[in-house]
Amino acid sequence: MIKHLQELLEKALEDLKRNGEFPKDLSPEIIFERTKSKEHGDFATNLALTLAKPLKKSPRDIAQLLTDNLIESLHVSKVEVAGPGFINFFLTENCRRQVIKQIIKQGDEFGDNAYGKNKKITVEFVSANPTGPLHVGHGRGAAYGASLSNILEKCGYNVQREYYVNDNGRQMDILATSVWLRYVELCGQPVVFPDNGYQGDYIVDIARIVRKKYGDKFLHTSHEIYEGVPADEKSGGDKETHIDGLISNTKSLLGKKDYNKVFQIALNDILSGIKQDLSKFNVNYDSWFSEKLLHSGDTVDRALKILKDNNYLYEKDGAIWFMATHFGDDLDRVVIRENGQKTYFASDVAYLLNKFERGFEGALYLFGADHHGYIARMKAAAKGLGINPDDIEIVLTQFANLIEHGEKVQMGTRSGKFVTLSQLIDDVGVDAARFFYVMRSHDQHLDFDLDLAKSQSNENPVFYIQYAHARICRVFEKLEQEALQYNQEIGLASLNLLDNDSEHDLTRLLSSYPEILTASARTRSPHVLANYLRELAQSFHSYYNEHKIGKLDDESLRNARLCLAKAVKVIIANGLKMLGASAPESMFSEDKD
RNA sequence: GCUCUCAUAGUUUAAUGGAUAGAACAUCGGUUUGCGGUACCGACGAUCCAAGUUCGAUUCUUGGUGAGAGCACCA
Repeated sequence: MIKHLQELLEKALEDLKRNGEFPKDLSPEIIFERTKSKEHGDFATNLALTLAKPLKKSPRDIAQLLTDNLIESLHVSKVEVAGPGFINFFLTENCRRQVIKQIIKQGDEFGDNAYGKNKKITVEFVSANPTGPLHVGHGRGAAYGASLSNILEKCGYNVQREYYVNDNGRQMDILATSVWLRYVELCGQPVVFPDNGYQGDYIVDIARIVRKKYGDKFLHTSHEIYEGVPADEKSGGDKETHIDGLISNTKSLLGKKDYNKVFQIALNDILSGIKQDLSKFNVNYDSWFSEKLLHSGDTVDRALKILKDNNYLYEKDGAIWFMATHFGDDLDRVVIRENGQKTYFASDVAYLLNKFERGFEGALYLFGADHHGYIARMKAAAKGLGINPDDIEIVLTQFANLIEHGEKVQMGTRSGKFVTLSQLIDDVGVDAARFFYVMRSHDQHLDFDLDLAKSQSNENPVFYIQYAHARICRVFEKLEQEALQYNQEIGLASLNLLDNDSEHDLTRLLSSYPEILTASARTRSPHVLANYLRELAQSFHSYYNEHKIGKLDDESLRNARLCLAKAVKVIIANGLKMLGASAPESMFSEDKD
């Protein structure tokens, strides 16, 4: 439709150029936007405002000239100049109502568009270290990433959802060592648990699994365990060197083979827990990418070689550095440490290379706000590798606070008091959790109100939207009791009867759905969709209250209204699905406690 | 100290550089016995401060103020 309007204006411009009103070399970009208020018609363009300066004429005069030279269109009922010089286009009612037919015909395919041009992209999100269960802090990234991926897919991107499993670094050694120490404890040998070890109870659970499988096979004396280990923080030493000493002893005491057994049990247990939690949260991945693969293959070496061949590496203090400052980063970054170990950043560079080697045309990274330092670093890495930095995009999500009884829920891994994602889902349900996490802009701090999420009232936006859906289902159900029928043919043929304000409003909202999707995709903002659904639900509730829909004797009007309701239902269901929430047929559920 | 993100009604917040800054909650006042009142309608009420760019700024630039975060041969 926008295209059609552009053509109309294009023609008017040509005519004005031909009769000398406008200079011949004028070829402005014609931008149409959907109007915010219906008094301004359906679409508006600011063309006259942008032409004011080059033409040295008042915007209103230009707008008037343009409208006077417009040719008639079947779809346009009225064109007017308004405000400072906007040209507002009013579509014919007939044209507006076509969307209802379209929605009913296309169902969940309505809104599909080619905005993304089938670009093959990888969306990486959550990627929490497999050293413990996911907590509510990861929830926002998970909900955001999953919803955004769905929207991008809808908008014509070829999306792969990926989770990067950091199964290679020192943190994993700390995990394995923590598990082993708990295991030693379980065998009856007392240990002083390190300050920097993983404190959670889940570590003991994993140790139990190890013991069940291997008995006391891995047991060693405390003399052996602590031999040559520097003092821990609580004994006045340094917790880092202390745990490094413990790791090193653990490795040599168990030997590579047995150490790996403990390591694998810990990794598998935690990773499968993470997978379970995410799947329970309706968050599904196409790929779980292991960091180890980068090392066991030659990707890390090749990535470093590329940097080296491009002369972006140098040696200092026995370490190998990447000249990140050359590409705008604050600091140069170490890729190989003095002790010969490759840094985590080296893996990141390799992973980036790997993504593009796998044929992705774009890499989208979704990070928490605490990772903002990564942006410059990753862009620098891309430049160093010869990858266009514009092909990688890093989006940050701000933190979420949990609010309970009006108070912020205090959390911290140290205090040991943190709410897991799984607990949250059990507490408020998947639908509310998914929706609440994305209903605010991702670059805005989010207050997650637990009480509101649990409440079953109109104050709860998820509930409110779902209720609109259930209400429509109920209307259709109720028809049978009234011995009335829904006849879609008659309804679609009678759409011209939808002529009151509420019906116009609803129709208008429905037709903006595809643009909501592309706007959502373009700005990486699922909350735009969330807000839209609320608005649509509100508009429907209002309509429902004012007008009868199903219980009508007039067959034509009844079916026309039912078609409208059905279209609303389709959109709500589609939208909720994309945000990872369900669209229930009824709000009364027997199995609810 | 340096860097990044954010700042809008009492509260939580929305707004591709555009028209009268849009909602929800709270507060106050209403709803013809109804296809589910788990709903609807109305009122009150806001762009942190100061310059600049622009025909036009909540939006862009600069400087303040305030909040959060990041600044390792850690992951």
